[in-house]
Amino acid sequence: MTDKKEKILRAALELFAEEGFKSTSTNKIAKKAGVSEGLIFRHFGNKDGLLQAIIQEGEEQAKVLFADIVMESDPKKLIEKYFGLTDKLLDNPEMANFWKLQYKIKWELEIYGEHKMEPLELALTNAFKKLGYKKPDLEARLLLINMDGMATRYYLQEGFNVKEMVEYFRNKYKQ
Amino acid sequence: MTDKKEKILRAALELFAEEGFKSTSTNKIAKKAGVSEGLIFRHFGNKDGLLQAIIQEGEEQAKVLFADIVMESDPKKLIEKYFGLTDKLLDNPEMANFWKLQYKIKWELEIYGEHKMEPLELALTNAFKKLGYKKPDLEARLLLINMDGMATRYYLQEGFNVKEMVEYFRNKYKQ
Amino acid sequence: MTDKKEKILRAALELFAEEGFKSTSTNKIAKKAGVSEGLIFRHFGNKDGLLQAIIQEGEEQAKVLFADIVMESDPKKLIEKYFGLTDKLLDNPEMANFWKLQYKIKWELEIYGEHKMEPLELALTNAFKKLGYKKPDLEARLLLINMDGMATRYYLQEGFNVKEMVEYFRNKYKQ
Amino acid sequence: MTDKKEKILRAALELFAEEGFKSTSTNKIAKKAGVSEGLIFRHFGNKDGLLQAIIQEGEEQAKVLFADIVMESDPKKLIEKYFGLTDKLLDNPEMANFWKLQYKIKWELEIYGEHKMEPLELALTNAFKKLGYKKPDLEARLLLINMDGMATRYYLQEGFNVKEMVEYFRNKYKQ
DNA sequence: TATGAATGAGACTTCATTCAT
DNA sequence: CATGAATGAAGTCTCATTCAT
Repeated sequence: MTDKKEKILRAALELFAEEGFKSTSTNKIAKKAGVSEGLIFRHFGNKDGLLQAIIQEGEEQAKVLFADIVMESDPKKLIEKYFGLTDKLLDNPEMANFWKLQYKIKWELEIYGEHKMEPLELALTNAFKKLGYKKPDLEARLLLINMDGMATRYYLQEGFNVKEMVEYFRNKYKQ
Repeated sequence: MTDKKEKILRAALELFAEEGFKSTSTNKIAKKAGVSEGLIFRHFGNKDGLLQAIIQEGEEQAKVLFADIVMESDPKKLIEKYFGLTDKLLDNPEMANFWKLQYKIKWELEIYGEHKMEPLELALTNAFKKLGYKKPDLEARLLLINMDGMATRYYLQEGFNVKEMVEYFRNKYKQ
Repeated sequence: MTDKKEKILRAALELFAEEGFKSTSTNKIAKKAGVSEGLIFRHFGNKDGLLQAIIQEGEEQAKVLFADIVMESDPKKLIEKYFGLTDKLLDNPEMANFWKLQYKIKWELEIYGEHKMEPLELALTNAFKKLGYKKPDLEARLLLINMDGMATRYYLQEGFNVKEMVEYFRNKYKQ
Repeated sequence: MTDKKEKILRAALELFAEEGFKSTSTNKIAKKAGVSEGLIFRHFGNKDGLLQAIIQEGEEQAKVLFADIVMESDPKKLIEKYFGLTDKLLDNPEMANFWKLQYKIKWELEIYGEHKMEPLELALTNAFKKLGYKKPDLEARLLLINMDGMATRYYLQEGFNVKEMVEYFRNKYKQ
């Protein structure tokens, strides 16, 4: 990957996450990346191609991130690790941007992309089963749904205290 | 309110909720409403004005809806009523559209609009306090966050079974 | 002439003189006049008709103004009266507006309307002839041309001291 | 400057001078220039930017034109050169258009732009001082005011004989 | 006489995309 | 690989004018 291609990807990620896909013009991206507008099309074909490239890159990072959780065999520890995700996401700004983008395009383009979360959901289901929950699948899904809610607040509600909220929620699973 | 003004509002609500604010052209709205494009601007000044008008209308409906919950003095019943919201929202398609729009523009325009939910949050906090929760404010917020998560799934994940999920979550507060 | 028709004329004169003919919308005129937009068209047919009506009204006032000068038989006094015009124009704001409009539309619509000034030019020519000027017609025209120049400055150059300038010019014809 | 950018400037100058700024649509300019409408905005940002570009170009030409007059140290010759301006302006059609535009926008947008004439006014003032005029500043201004008047006639009154008029006026300063 | 809702043509502008260099 | 001039379709918005009431 050339230097300029990288710069385009980074600029586009930031702008899409900040202002949305439709609202970000290729011109703006080019300017932010310090690159000619035509180059975007040379590298990615069209604006959609650029978006796809960003998503793909992010997914690979996500896989790595999830792998550690999914591989955990101890149910208590697995759930702990799941809650640990939040910290990891918040500490890495590039990651934070990527997840914001995920949600933005979820709503803008109406693609939920559940397959990405499937392994995580299965792992959690299994953990809850081991812990004797009656409806482990629903419990697992509840956790993920909650994460969507937290994300909504974190990204959109100014002054929202995520850490406190996550802590409170996490404690419910600690006994 | 004239007949055509109403038609514009309805058409715009549907289109904004379906395709987003930016992606919906005034031309499309006019065609769907069976009206000249200029009329939109005569009545609402500009596209933003149209959005504001839709939001305002919806908020008035929301107030009525929330009033019944907020006024409830019995904590158990209040929480029950809160969960009952879901059914009400899902049964009225106009309402469902309005809430979808709320979330869409939350993400598209990055306005959270927390003030709308404040009375509900306070009422829930008070209910949990009466029931002896140690951190009633966090518990209340958790419920609302959950609603954001449910909404995300309901509107975006095809085939998501809301009723089952809500039922499962609601049961946690029934004992 | 009805009250509302008058109001339209006055509002339009002011706006046309301030912002130009094309740049003034009938909507703005209606608002300033406190009248429905449709009424403008009922009374004047179309926007051009409104302009014509304003011009006609002003011309009648101009005729009265010029008559006193043109009828003067003493050449020195006639020239004095000509320079006295300036004071009269400056003291009456409605008149000032009308003349500003005259110049504005001269440039906007490229109609000079020389016929309006013809009697004045002839009278001045005759006066200069009596005074023994070799080219009285050119001298007369020079005076009028100068008036155009003064008007340009008076209406467009902020802080321009007309009275001083007119005084200086007038003195050239006093010996 | 690309070929097409030039063509836009030339077409716009002609149209603005002929029909005024507001009355000339960008569509018309594009067609006259044989160019897509969008290109205007790529090069000049917006319609105002286009106007500014035209004005700036013209001012640079004006500076050159004025320099020769302003640098003259002999007062008689300086005044002669000032009157010689007229011929120069009339002979170059591009220049004539530019000055017409100047007057048009003076009236349409109400910007006098006196700074442009200041050096000329100062030079004339100085010349008249040398020649022993009692109020050289007013005399200088009178000359410029006259020029505004001449321009008004030249551009707007069909059949107006400028050369004759200028000749007559100029002779007043020859003895 | 008077209103104001409604229209349709056309204004300015944005933008993804193409292409010669 | 890289640029940036150029395009054309589509977008938001303005405005003179019409018409039912």
